[in-house]
Amino acid sequence: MPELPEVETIKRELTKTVLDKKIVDVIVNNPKVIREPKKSDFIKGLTNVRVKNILRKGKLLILELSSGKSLAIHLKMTGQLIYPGSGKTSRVSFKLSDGKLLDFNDSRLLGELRLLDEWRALKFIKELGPEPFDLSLGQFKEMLAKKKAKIKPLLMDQTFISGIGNLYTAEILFRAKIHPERPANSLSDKEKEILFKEIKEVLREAIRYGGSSVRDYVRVSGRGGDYITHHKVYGREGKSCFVCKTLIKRTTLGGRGTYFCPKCQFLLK
DNA sequence: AATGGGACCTGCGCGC
DNA sequence: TGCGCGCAGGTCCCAT
Repeated sequence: MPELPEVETIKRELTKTVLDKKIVDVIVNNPKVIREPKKSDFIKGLTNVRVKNILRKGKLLILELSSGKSLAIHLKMTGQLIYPGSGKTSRVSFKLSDGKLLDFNDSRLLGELRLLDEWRALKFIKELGPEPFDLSLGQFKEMLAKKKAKIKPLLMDQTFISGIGNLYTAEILFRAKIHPERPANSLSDKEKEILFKEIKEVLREAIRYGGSSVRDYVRVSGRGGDYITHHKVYGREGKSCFVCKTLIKRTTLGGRGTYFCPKCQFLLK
C-alpha cells in the first residue's frame, strides 16, 4: 500500500492523535503480523508505556516509547492504522489511556509489527538510502552516475533512495518525461535535474493531498487520501495521455505493473 | 553484481 | 450466480 506520502500522512495524524498517550492494553487477533519478539513479550513490552515520539524512515513508521524500546510498523501493501478504531477488523489493537483503540488492520497479513530495543539496528534501516528531501541535486546526480540499472526499478530500490514505490515512480517519471527503462547513467544532466525536481514535487504534492487511495490505503481517521485525482499515468492503461492524447501503456518491469506514455516518455536507443 | 522469479497473503474485479 | 485468473501502494530470498 503506502509509499512515502501515505506513511508521512499517517505519521502526522498519529502525532496529533496518539502522541503522549499511554498504551494500556494490547489485543492480538492475529499474531502473524507480530514479527518480533514472540506474542507474549510483544504484549508485555507494549503495556503501560507511553508513546514518546513518532518518526518515519522511508516507508517505516517508528513509535518511540517511554520504556526506551520502539514499535516499528511496516504497512507493506494493505496495512492500515485507524484511530479511534472499533477493534472489529483489526489484526492488533492498542488500547490507549483515553479509552480508545488504535487499530492495526491488514487484510493480506504482509504487514510487520516489531517491538525493538534499538530500531537503528534494523537491517532495513541500516541499508536504507537517503530521504528524498534530504538530498542535494549534486548528491543525486552523483548517485545516478554510477548506476546502469533501469531508472524505474532503481528509484524503487529502498537502498538507493527511500520512500518511493511503484505508484509514485510512475508519476514522477511521467512528469520528468523519462521512459521507465532508461539506464540511470544514460540520463542527461538536464534530465537528472528535472527528475530531481519532480521527485520532490510529486511527493510534496501527494503529502499535501493526504496520499493516494487506490485500494486499501486510508488515513488514520478512516477517510481516503485525495491525490489519486492528480494521477497522470498510474492505473490509466488505455486512457489518453493528458498531454498528448496517446494511449497510456502498461508493461511489466521488474515484476511490477509499469504505466507510462509511450510518446511523452520516449525510449532513446 | 545485477536481474528475475517466487514467496509471503487475502480479496477484488473481470471474463466466461 | 459462480469459478478461475490476474492483479494489487512491498520486501526478502534464492537461483542464475
